[in-house]
Amino acid sequence: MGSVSTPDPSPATVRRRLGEAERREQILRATVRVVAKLGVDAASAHAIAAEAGVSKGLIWHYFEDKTDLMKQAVIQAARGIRDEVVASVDPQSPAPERIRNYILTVARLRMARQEEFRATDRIAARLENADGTPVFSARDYEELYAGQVTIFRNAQQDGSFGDFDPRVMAVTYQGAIDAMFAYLDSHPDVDVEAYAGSLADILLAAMTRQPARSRQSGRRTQP
Amino acid sequence: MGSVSTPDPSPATVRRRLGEAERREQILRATVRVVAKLGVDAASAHAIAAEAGVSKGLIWHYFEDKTDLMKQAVIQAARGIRDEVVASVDPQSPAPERIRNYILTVARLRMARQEEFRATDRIAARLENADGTPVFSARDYEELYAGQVTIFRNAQQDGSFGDFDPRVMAVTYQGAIDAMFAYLDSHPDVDVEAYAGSLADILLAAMTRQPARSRQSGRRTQP
Amino acid sequence: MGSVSTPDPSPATVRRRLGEAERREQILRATVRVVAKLGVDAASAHAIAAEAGVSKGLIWHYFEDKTDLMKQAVIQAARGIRDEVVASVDPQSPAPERIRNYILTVARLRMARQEEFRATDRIAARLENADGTPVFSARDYEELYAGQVTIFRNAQQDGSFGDFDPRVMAVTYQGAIDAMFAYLDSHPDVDVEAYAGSLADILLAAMTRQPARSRQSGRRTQP
Amino acid sequence: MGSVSTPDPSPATVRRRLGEAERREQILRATVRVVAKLGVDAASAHAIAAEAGVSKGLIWHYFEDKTDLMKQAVIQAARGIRDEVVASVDPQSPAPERIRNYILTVARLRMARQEEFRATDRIAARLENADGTPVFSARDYEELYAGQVTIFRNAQQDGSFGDFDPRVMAVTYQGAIDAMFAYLDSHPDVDVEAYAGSLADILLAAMTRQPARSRQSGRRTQP
DNA sequence: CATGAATGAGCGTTCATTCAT
DNA sequence: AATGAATGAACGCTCATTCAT
Repeated sequence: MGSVSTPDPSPATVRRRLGEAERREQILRATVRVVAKLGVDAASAHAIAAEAGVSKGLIWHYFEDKTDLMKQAVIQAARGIRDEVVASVDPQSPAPERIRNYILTVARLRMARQEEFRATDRIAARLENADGTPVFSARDYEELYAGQVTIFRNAQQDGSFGDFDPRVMAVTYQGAIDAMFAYLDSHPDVDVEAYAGSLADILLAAMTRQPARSRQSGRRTQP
Repeated sequence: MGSVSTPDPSPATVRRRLGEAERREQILRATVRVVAKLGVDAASAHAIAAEAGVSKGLIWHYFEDKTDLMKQAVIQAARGIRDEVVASVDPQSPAPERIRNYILTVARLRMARQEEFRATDRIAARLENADGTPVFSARDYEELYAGQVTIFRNAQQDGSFGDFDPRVMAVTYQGAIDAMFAYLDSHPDVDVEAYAGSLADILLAAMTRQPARSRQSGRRTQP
Repeated sequence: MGSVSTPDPSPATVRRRLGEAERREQILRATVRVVAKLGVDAASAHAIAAEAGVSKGLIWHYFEDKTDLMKQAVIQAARGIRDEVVASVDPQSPAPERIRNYILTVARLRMARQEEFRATDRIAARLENADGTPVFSARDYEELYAGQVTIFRNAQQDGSFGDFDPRVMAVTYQGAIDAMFAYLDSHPDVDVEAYAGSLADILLAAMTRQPARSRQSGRRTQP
Repeated sequence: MGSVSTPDPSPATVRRRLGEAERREQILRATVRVVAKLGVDAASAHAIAAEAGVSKGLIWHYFEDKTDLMKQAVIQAARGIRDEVVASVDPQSPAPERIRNYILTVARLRMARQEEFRATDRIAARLENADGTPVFSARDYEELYAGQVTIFRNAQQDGSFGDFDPRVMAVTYQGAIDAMFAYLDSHPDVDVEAYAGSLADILLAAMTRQPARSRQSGRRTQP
């Protein structure tokens, strides 16, 4: 996946003309590489342009402003991951198996391209609108949540899952995966396969079990 | 929003001479307030000093540099929260009850002082060291994880909890709570009590259940 | 100057191949329009090219640099105005009548194409050479002054005008007209006809009158 | 009036602390000097700070932005001139004498500090608001116009001036002076005293004369 | 001839940090 | 101890101009 950090090998003096798509990708990838190497604070337009082997001004040819550049870097990375994950999980398999598979796949992917994911995570965590509100928030998980909720509901109806609030479960499920990522990031010696397996055990236990005894078992969080 | 609560020491002193501790706290609280209002990007030393009613230069008397200031703001806030939570959860109650209580307490606290927590969360998420690595990471949860692991282990031994990897559970548990916070932040209409209840149901279901069928139920993640 | 005059070679060419003169004019007019709309500061080559419906690079085929483009825009506009004015003032009529007519004509023209004139005025006022000196100055009025001086001299000799320094009068005359333009620009409710009439009254009073009592009536400003 | 262009003679390494007023003036004067030397285009904040012997950042301590800096430079200069002129013209002398005096005074002042005035004139001519409209316009002459109108009206009532539209005369009067300035700027060999005398002759002729024969002698421009 | 991607110098501005007062 | 004027490095961004296509 040649994520080398050497700028374009072709002579620096040559002025190459690329299509819009290639250039955008080139710059976005350089952005992620610089963030991975130096952090978000140090990921100046200068550093990114240098990494991409491109003049600084070109960035504003392809992106509105720096926030746009960063946002696009995150979005592109997220799209890539989603596509890979979707491709490797069989949508026909039963829900429990699918979930176990998903957790494992996603954990392996994270480890395989840790640098890249860490970088985009950090960008996403830092980006801030002009009014100080975060650019990315739990709102951006909505689509994901909705998909999970559907899966859970179906599994509940066919009896393979017990009774639980599907939306809370969706949020918890994603939260557990994000927590795993963060944990793996800062505990490099952990056995990923084992962690993922245990996490699947835990989540599936919660999903398959009949409700223990809840003080408000009837209530549901509104969508 | 009753911010300050220091009594005036000498009735007629124009220029306040505060002790080091008070000054530090005054500045740290101003920091959180500014971040809550303007975001981290716009939380300049100038804005913070103005909010604290203190001269800009004074900040460098009490803090190494801006990263130190921000770091301390997070640490102080976290300490405050921990103390409040510890005080309101009975350490003698049985584990399941304690966990349910904890989740509810923490959720209510978050809602009650959302602005403040959001701000410190954002600071923590954004801070990075000079080399680009994040200042705060999952490593900072270690103490918390360790405490939970002990609780889980004890409960497993006395039979009130089933078999699961206590460390993975601890990470998942914290992750689920953080996910709840993020979800509540961006979904202000959600019923907090209901959410917290459902989350407790889910987590307790996972904790109390005997393992369904795990491919590697014996293995444990190393610390 | 307008050298080429090649007629459209092939009637159905999609990409217009205009002669040099047409292209130049097209770009110059776009320049004035952009300045009228956005001001000189915002009149970038990009904006001008877009307004002209032409690629940015084409500008440098027809103009040395941006200053040249702007200079030409002013010159072209000035030439157009001069031609229109010359055409509408009868050179045979007696001097006083001619002057009154000129003032009125010029005032009406200004109002009729105010946007355009304002724009070229602003360009002219702002252009400066690389060494910081203004591109346009009172020196560029020389031709105009010379013409007026001749008229005044003749009228003085045939007795219809009194004794005054014709060069100072020429400068004053133009200055009065420019002041009228500026005044009309920023006082849109003023009655143009009335203003022009009053101005003609004032200037003709000065021209036709015998000198009151001047401390240095004999002296003349040297050219 | 040592308008030398050497930066502050005191050692450059010394960090001087000045009062707000002094610093502002120091920077404003440096601004005018740089514009006089290099033109408005080249009068970058960098150049101005260097000329003032001050760090670039300090400019934004005292001025909102660059437009503000430039605007203040013009305003300060205009205030200075007005004060000097007001001080040297006797408000008790009869209107004709006062006007002749004023023209002479102002012409001499212009020649004595030509560089400075040229610079501020150029700044005023160039400054543009964000929407492209000029910052300074004939509107800024209003106060001046109003004063002149009063003088003219009084003189008309006591019979020393004839019948003319006082507002048009005020505009024309200022226009004639501005035209003189521009003419003197680009014709350095002209005898200033002679020019000013001739201009006074011309304007006074127009003012003292009974109306020649106007097609619309009754009408007046509305205020 | 015409395009517009690419360049690069330079600008205004911000802001953590220093230090004379 | 406290102030805030002063510094200076760095940044995002613009734009005239070039040149591969």
